[in-house]
Amino acid sequence: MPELPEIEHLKRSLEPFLIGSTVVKVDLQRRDVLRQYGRQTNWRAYSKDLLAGTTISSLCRHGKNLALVSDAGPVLCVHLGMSGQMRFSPAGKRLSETTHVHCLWTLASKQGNGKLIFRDPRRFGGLWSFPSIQMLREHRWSSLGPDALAIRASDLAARLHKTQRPIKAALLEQSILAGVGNIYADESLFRAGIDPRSIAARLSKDRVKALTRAIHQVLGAAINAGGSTIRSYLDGSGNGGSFANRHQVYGRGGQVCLACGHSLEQVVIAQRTTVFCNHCQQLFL
DNA sequence: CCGGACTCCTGTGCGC
DNA sequence: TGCGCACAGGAGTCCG
Repeated sequence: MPELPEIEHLKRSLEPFLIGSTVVKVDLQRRDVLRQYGRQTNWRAYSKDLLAGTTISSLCRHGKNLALVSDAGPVLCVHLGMSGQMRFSPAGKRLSETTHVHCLWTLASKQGNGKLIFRDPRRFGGLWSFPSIQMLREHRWSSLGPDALAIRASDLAARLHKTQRPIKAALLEQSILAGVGNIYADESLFRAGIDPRSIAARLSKDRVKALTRAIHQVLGAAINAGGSTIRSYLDGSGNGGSFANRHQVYGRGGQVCLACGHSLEQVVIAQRTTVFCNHCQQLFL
């Protein structure tokens, strides 16, 4: 499932095709994937909200959110949820995926024309339109914590200090920290040597420092590897990532710990499967 | 206000 | 080999 590294890699893989491209045509196949800011239902205006007639000037990411910013002002915020994909395909080349395509953009640029699709079989994702990047930041991204790649240990410590929930649940909470999901929460906690059941507020400053470092390292390595291809994640050109090969704990419940050889534990925290090593990860209550 | 539980949805993979 | 069911989970919402 796409988390911060997958979105960052997607952003980088789409930028060469999208930046400077003009949106010639928009085809919204499923209306309910689009949420229009400040409107209940104005389907006549949806093509403008989907950037029709504008030129894409930049791509912007915060946590797992990706924004397409147009030169005319309007922005479109994409969230992939569990199974979402954004895929660009140059003109003449057929798109391999045709099912569950909810929105299709026809793009034109000096480099050549092409089509961009948003597909999302499970439909946990969606598209959010805003009149400007400022409005997106004020009305949607304001409820998110700092981006996980940029957060400082002192800031994370202050935020974790306020909750009595297990650290695993706190890391999944986007209002505390934006971008970490189930895979990288487990991987970061393993690398930091912290039991996921530990109470967030009980972690010392030094432990949070180690955790912050682990988060930055894990996310950075995953970005460089092109993300983790779990189930359906593919980048903007349809390529998978290789970081799944380097998962130490995620998806390895019952198998041996790669560090100590003990059997990895699997529990459920905040309704999410959680894998950890009882021997390598210390519990703080 | 906080934390826990439920809900949405469909492809995948396992057991019989 | 094929069928059917449990499971996967991001995040909004609701409830105690």
